[in-house]
Amino acid sequence: MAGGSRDPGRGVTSKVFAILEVFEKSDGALTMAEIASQSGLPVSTTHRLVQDIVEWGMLERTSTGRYQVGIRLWELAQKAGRQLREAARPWIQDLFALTGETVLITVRQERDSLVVDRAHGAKRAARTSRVGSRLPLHSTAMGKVLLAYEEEWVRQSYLQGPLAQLTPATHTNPQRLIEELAQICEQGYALSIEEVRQGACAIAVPVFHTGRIGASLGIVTDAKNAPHLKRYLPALLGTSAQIERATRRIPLETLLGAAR
Amino acid sequence: MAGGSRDPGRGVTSKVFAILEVFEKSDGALTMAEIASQSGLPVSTTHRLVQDIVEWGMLERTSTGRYQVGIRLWELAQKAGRQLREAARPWIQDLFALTGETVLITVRQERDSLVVDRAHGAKRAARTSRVGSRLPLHSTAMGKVLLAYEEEWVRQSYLQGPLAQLTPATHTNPQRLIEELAQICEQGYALSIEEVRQGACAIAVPVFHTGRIGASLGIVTDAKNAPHLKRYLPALLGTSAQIERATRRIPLETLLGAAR
DNA sequence: TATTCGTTCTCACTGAGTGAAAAAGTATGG
DNA sequence: CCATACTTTTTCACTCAGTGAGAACGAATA
Repeated sequence: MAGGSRDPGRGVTSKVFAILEVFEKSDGALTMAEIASQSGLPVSTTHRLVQDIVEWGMLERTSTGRYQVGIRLWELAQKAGRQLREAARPWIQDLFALTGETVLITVRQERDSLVVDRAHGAKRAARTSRVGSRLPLHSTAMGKVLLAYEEEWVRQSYLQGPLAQLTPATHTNPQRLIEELAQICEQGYALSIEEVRQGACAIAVPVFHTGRIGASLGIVTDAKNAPHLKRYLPALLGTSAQIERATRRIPLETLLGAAR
Repeated sequence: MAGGSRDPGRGVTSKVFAILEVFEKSDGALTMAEIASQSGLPVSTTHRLVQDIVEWGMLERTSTGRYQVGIRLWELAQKAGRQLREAARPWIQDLFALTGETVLITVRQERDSLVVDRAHGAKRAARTSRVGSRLPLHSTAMGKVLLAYEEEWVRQSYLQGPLAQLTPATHTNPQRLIEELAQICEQGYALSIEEVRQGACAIAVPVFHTGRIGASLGIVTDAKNAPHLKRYLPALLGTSAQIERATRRIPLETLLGAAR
């Protein structure tokens, strides 16, 4: 018995990251058994690897014996995308102070809009997407902006893929989306009315970098404010211009930490 | 030739994290050769492992062929310490808006004060420690607060260790530090005048959680404002109280993601 | 006390991982 | 243009680090 029949083609590295990936998907702390089943690895292997990872501080053990993402990983990860976050932060804070509404800045990551930073008040917090979370490009105002100004082939291949229907209002018709994206480029902003979550709406504008779309800046608010969304446009455009100015001298490469 | 003489006692996991650790220490993107020499691993091994890591998106390759921390790692890491950051953010923003000075919130991590979040204006930014950076406890106002309210044995063992002299003004005499920490507990705040960096000073107060010291909130400003630092005290104490209230219902465990 | 479920430890086997060295690629300079 | 120096990538024969079924241990629940 024992030995031999290892899962072929999966290196140790692969297994370590498979374990970390489990935490990406689930919130909160996990037990050993959960990590094992979620990652598809044998318990004993999981056990050994988790031990190693904990030793490096990338995972941590809670007093209840569960495991969660370690602060060391967070520390290390601050290096990624630092420049954009640091440059944009003061401006999105100003924008929040000015409007009192939740402000988000996102970038395109594959087929998603990834929230890079957020400014919000003490009350309104929870309803909007968290920093680090993703949503499909076609569903959010920010995502639609990112897609609208992206190069033709990116837009094409995105619309080829599956277009999830998050709410009854999500636009999922490729033909209609093409038209909408064209219109967004014309008018310079995108709207999303209850297309992500019932009761929420948003307006977003592009943030350019070296002539290409770099990020998207948006305001998310209660759906009842939908008719008045456009009044945020001047503030959004002004803030976007400031962020563009602040990031102008930073090479695109190091802005996000992705070659894109 | 070949094979055989592998570095004994170092597992694959260890090597993978040794590579990631290299990025923890150095800023900016690194070449293959740099990663190899910095991590102390053979080039070929480094090459193979880096390939694997990139495949998982934890590292990314720039167009210049260098490597840097990947956005995927950042995404994953957002899970750690989320609760404290999200609860504290609006309040430190308010505090910044009120004072116009750079606001920092830090927690104790081993022998360091780790910056968990920061609020600052567009201009004043660069001079203060970045989010994710560490400084020895005895040097910063926030660190001294974290140490002052910590349990006796932590304080003792910290003072046993080496006390780095960051500037001529850094307090490094253990006896004097014991007195200073006692005084900090009495008066409820700590000061640091050019003890971290020439030209900078700070004032910090504790943030408690379930009766223990949980974090420290501070304001960093130009050294010329040192005589007037105490005027920030009411605002700091008020903000600290708000953060305490906002985090009261969150178990200490999940607040930071560390069992501590 | 028995049962169940999760965690930790054991151990014999072997192919995944190893790293020196060669090959391919890239920058430098004469 | 070729020579020189350096970095990245590939190769490959060897072998020990990693493996995972299973046993042992521990902690709840019935």
